[in-house]
Amino acid sequence: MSKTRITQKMIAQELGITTTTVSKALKDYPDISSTTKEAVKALAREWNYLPDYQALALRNQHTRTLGLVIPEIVHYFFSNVIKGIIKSAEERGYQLLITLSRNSRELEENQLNLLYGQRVEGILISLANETVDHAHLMFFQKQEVPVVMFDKVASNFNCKKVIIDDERGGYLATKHLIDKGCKRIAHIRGPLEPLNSQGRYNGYRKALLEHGLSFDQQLIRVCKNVNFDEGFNFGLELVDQVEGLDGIFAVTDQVGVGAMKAAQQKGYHIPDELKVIGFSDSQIAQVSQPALSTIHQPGFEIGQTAARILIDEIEGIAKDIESDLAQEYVLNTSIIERGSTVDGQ
Amino acid sequence: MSKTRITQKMIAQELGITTTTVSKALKDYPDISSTTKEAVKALAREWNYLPDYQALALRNQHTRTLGLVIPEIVHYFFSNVIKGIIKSAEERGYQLLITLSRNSRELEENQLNLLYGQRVEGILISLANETVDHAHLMFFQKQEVPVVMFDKVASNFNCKKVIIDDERGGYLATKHLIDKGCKRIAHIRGPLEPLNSQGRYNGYRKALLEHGLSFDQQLIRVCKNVNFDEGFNFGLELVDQVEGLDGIFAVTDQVGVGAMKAAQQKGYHIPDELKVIGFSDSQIAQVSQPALSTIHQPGFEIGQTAARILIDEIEGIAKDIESDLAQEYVLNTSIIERGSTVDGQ
DNA sequence: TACGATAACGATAACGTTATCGATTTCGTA
DNA sequence: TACGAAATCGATAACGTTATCGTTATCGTA
Repeated sequence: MSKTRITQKMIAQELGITTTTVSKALKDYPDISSTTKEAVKALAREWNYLPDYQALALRNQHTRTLGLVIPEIVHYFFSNVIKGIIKSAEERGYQLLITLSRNSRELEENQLNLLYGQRVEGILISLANETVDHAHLMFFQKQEVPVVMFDKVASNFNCKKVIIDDERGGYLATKHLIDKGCKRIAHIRGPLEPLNSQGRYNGYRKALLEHGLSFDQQLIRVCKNVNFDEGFNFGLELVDQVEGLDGIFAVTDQVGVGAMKAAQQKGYHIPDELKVIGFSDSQIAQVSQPALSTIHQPGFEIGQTAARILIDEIEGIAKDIESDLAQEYVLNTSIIERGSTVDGQ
Repeated sequence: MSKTRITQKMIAQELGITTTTVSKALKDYPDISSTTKEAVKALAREWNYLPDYQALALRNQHTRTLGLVIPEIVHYFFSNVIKGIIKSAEERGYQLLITLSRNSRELEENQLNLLYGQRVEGILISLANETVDHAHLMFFQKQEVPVVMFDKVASNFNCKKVIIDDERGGYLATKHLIDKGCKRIAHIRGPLEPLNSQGRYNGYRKALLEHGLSFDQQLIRVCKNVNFDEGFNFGLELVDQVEGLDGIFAVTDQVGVGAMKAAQQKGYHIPDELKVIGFSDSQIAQVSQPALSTIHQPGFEIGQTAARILIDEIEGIAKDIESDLAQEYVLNTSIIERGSTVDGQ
């Protein structure tokens, strides 16, 4: 029928009343007669009237929109995070604008500016690897737009953070290998900067120390891209260069499966001769042969929690807004034992 | 510093001029003196002025925002599609609102209405499995908001569509099995309604016919949820019930790996005794043991293309807008041969 | 000196919506 | 009959921005 958007004005003209009355009728104000209300509502239905949130945002000064900035989307973990965010957002009537930083500090800032222009009421962000300063985020806080960080967070920025206990995860993974009898355990770690890889690395060292195993720098490899190929190459290196190697803890499942495949290619039997454990519980860990033991990283819950506390803050529900103690929400990790470390699984 | 959003009005007040002049100065209108321009720009920079896109949208009647509706996000394919969409959108200066239908027709309609309220200028949609009628989408077309479908498309809805040639993909997969010597090939197909599974199924039948193999209903299984577990269960069924089974073509990689694992558990050697091929080229296919042969489905390109032609249509660049011939954009699939069908890979 | 041309800026309206207040009508009751 | 209360509706302004048109000031030229 109509080719243009239906507005309250059109309904008002058709019925010979004003937009004020239309607005009130649609919102069931008590000072509108039921006759008028029904006429307005009937016509609104017939013409498929839908409110213009853009205009409402301008008028009410809130958009009910959240902005999300993540490094990448093609990633099982981030997909799950997004799903969790959308769930919380939907429940509270918020929408989500998704942008990618591609791990570039510059692009990250651009995306944040765009989101600010869209008047998002809060920011959810997992930092780019490059990002070390946070002027672009400070700006949001000055404007009283709350920021919640998750996964890749900054220790020197004052906002709520949703993370997992990477150190505990790294500890659990390493301890599991030790419990299964490993004596010489390598760690293929992530880049030096991100807190995640630092945490996992620290957990690894802690577990070694606590169980009387000495730390050896030769057992450490540092990833740049953190992918399958790097895991494969470091796997080849390790089995070649390290005598008595009987365990590998990899910073992610991709890297872990890569390393495992390399060892298998070199004739190692997993888990008899070498045990491997990853981190994240991605799909890839379920279907490798043998399936990869790993640390479960609850992406969905992280997203859900992050969005929930962000909306709480937006709506002023947050109670501990001043309390530094409540700034970090640490979600539980757990170990998943599979064939790469346990026989007969 | 400031706790409230900086507007042109504030800059105008500070400088003792009007918002009109501020607006013109920022946009380099010729009728503003360079003195004024510089003063305005300097203050705008100092105060971190950023335009309010919400207000601009109201004023200019366009939001430069696209709406996306997909059934699920935790899916390697859709993640890639989104990445492609974001790339095209970014290049043309558009933003993206992402919503999930969770394969429910009702939720799909709700999300579309929300997007309409946000005044998106175009819709990208992969239909929910449930969706058979399209009244909710007709509405957008009546409002002259262009719709582009991808992946899960409807044959009886007149809009541009970006798809892969599922029938050709199914044909390629099946022919590959035949070429490798398979005589009795089962097909674990998707649900009956979606065009994708229909296409793959038809390709399967076509390949059988063309190569002198008879079609046998006993070799067909129909998935409901299209996941690993279903693949596993149907895999068990098939190796138990079908005599002489030597090939399985699965509608997705998840299902394919499931079936393969079931067969392996029953003692079958892959690919010697049984060859399995999947569809989509997901991550899971790369890391299964053996790696799964599959049909490459270019998610990134699909997203990129869909967003590009949608924006073309929005901006009136589309040339063949009347031509039914140009309504379907069919992207190429290709076969990826791996260890599940070829020895020594 | 006076005229028109040009330069520089401002007033207004409009996008769609709604809170606030003001205006009008209707009705019951004294 | 008249008064006030209640019921019903409308005018206005505002959110931030900018296109359109109008206004004023400045200058060169005849």
